[in-house]
Amino acid sequence: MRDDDAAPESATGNRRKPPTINDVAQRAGVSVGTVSNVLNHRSTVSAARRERVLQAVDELGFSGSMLAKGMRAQSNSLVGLCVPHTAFANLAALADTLDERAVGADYELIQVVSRYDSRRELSRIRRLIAYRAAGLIIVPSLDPKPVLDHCYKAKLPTVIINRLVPDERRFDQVTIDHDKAIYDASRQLLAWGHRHITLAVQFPALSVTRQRIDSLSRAVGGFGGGARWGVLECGLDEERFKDIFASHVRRRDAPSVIIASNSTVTSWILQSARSLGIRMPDDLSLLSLEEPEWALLTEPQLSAVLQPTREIGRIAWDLLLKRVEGSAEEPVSIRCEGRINFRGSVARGT
Amino acid sequence: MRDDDAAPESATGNRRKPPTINDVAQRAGVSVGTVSNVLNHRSTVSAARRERVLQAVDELGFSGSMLAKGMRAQSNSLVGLCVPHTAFANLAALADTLDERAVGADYELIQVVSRYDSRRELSRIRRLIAYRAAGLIIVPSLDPKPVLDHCYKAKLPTVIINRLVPDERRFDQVTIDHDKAIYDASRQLLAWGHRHITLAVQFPALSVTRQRIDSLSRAVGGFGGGARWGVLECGLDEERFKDIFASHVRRRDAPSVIIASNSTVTSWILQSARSLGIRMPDDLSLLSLEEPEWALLTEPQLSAVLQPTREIGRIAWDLLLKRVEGSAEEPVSIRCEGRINFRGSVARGT
DNA sequence: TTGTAAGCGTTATCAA
DNA sequence: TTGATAACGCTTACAA
Repeated sequence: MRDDDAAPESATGNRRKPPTINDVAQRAGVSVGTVSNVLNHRSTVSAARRERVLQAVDELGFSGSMLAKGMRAQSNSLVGLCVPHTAFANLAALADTLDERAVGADYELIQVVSRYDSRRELSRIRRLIAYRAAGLIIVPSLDPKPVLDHCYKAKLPTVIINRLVPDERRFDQVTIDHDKAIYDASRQLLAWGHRHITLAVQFPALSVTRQRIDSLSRAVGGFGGGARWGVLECGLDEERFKDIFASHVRRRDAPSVIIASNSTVTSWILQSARSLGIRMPDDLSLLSLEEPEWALLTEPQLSAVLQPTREIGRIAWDLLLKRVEGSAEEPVSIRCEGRINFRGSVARGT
Repeated sequence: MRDDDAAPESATGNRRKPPTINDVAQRAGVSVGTVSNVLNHRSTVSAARRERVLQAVDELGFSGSMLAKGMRAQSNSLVGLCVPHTAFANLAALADTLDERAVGADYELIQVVSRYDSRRELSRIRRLIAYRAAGLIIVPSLDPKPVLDHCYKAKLPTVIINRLVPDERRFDQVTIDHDKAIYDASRQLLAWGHRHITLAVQFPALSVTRQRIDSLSRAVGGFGGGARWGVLECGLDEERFKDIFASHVRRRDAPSVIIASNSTVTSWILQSARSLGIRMPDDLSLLSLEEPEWALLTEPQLSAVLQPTREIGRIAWDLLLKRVEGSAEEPVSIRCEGRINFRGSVARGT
C-alpha cells in the first residue's frame, strides 16, 4: 500500500507486523541481548542505555511475543479451564474467580467448553496441550476417563473440580460434598414431617448421580417410619419435562418434596408447577442443590444448597500452581461443604 | 545442568517434554519436512512413508505446538473476547455463541475480563496482542478510548459489540438499539396510562446511558399531556441501593413505572420492592432492559427486552473473520433490535 | 557492561 | 519424492 501495492521489506515505515525485540534494539542502537536484559529487569545495563531502550519500546509500542517467549522457555503461562457449559451461574463465578487468580499470578486463563460431549472435551484439551498450557482445571464431563488418561499421559498438571470422579487417584480433586448435603437435607426434611422425597436428576448415568441416590437412600432408609424416596429422570428437554413432571406429581403416590439436582431442573419445576396450578410449599416443597442467583426472587423464596464456588476456585488454583511448579506430592481430594439454605419453598412441620 | 543431576539428553525414555516433529521424524525414519507434509495433507509423500509417519505420530501422542506454528506463520488462530464481567447471563450466552463459531473455524476463543476498569482492559488487551491474537471482539468498558486507540495502532482487527461507542468509525460495531427499545417501550407505557417513568441506571457516565435518557426524554416529551420522566442513579452497592430506592418510590412525586437498565438493577429493585411491601404491578410497574434467565420465574412475571445476544455473536464473528482475512472495507455499525416482552410486571390500562 | 549466537518447533524453499 | 536449511522472536550462556 505504498506506491505499488506491496512495499519491499527494506522500505520505510507502514509495517503491519508488530515490532520485535530486534526493532527495538535497532532503534535504541543497542544489541538484542541488552534490550532483553532491560525488559527482564536485569541489572547489567547502564542507566543511559536502559533509558534509550525503554524509550524505543515506548515509541514502537513493543509488547513482546508470548509465542516466542513460550517457545524459548519451553513453557507457556497459560492455564486451561474446561467446563461442560458456560451458562450456569456458578460456572461463570468459577471462571471469574480463576481468571482473577490467574491474572494475579501473570497467567492467562483460557476457557474451553466441552458441551457435555466427551469427544469434544478431548479434542479441546488436545488443543490446550498444543498451546503448551501449563495446567488444566477441569469440570469433568459424563465420561471423563479418556480425557483424564490423556492428561496423565501428557503429564499435564490437572485439577478436577466440582464433580468428583470416584477412584481417581492421579489428580487433585476439589469437589462439592453433595452426598453430605443430600443426607443432611433429607434428614431435616424427614424431621419436618416429609415422608416421600423425590430426587430430580438430569444425568442418571453420572457417577455423582448414583452417589446422590445412595445418600438419599441411606438417609431415608435409616429413618424408617414408612418414609419413601424416588428418582425423577428429567431429560434434557424442557417441553417434554412438563409431561414427565405432571404425571409424577399427579399420581396417587406423589412426593411431598422434590430435591432438584441443578438450577436448570429447578427452573423447569418452578415453571411446570406454576402452569399446573401447584402451590408451593403447600402442595409441594422444593429444594435445589444449586443456588441460582435468583433464589431470593421467586415467591416463595427458593431453598437451595449454596455451593462454595469461589472457595473451590481458590483451592483449585493453589493446588494447580503447586503442581505446575513441580510438586510431586500425593494427590489430594478435597471436599467442600455447601450450606443448605432452607427458605419458603420448603414446608416445615405439619 | 548437563550430566551432573539431570539425565543427559541422549538418555532413554522418561522425557517429560511433549514430542516434537523431530521426534516423530526420527521415529519414522524420515525427515522433518516429510512429517510436516504428511500432517498438512500435502500430496507429495508416498503412501508407505505416510503410513510410517502417522504411526509414529500415534505412538508418540504427538499433537504439535501451536506456539511454533504461530511463530512460523506469523499469525495465531486465537481470537480475544474482552468483557467487563462474566456473570451476566447474556455475556455468558455471548461467549458461548462465539466459542462455538470459533471452534468451528478452528480458532481458539480466549476471554479476558476488564472488570469495568479501563486500565485493566488495556493491559489485558496488550496481553492478547502479545499472544498475537488474530482479532478482538470487545464489549467496551466505560472509557473505551485508550483501548480502541491501542487496537487501532496495533492494527488489531476489532469488532465492538453490545455497547455502541458513538463517533467511532474505525471499527465495526454490532450493538443493541436500546434507544429504540426505550422509545417504543415508553410510548407503549404512556399509551397504557403511565404518566411518570423512571429510568434506573448504574453507570450515568456511560455514553449509552446518556443516549437512553435522550430517548426517554424524546418519547415522553413528544407525548405531552403532563407526562414526566426521571433518572434514578443506583450505584454499585446493593445495600445502599435499598435506601436510594425507598426514598425514590416513597416521595410524593413517585413514578408509576421503572425501566431498569440491566438485570442486576432489576434484581435489586425486585428485592427492595418486596421488602418495602410494594406490590407489582399495582403499586409499581417494572420493565427490564435485559431479559434474565429467570424472567418467567418471578411473580408477576418480569417484563423485559429480550436482547438478540446470539444474533450479535454471529454477526460479530462473521465481521471479525472478514477483517482477519484482510478485508479493508469501510467499517459498519449494525444495530440489532431487542424484542420487548411485556408481562405481568407492567400494569396496562387504568 | 555489551555483543554474539544457539536453540526452542514449525513450515517453506530449494537442492538432490 | 525426499532431505537439508533458513527463518520466525526471544532468552541466555559465553565471549569480548
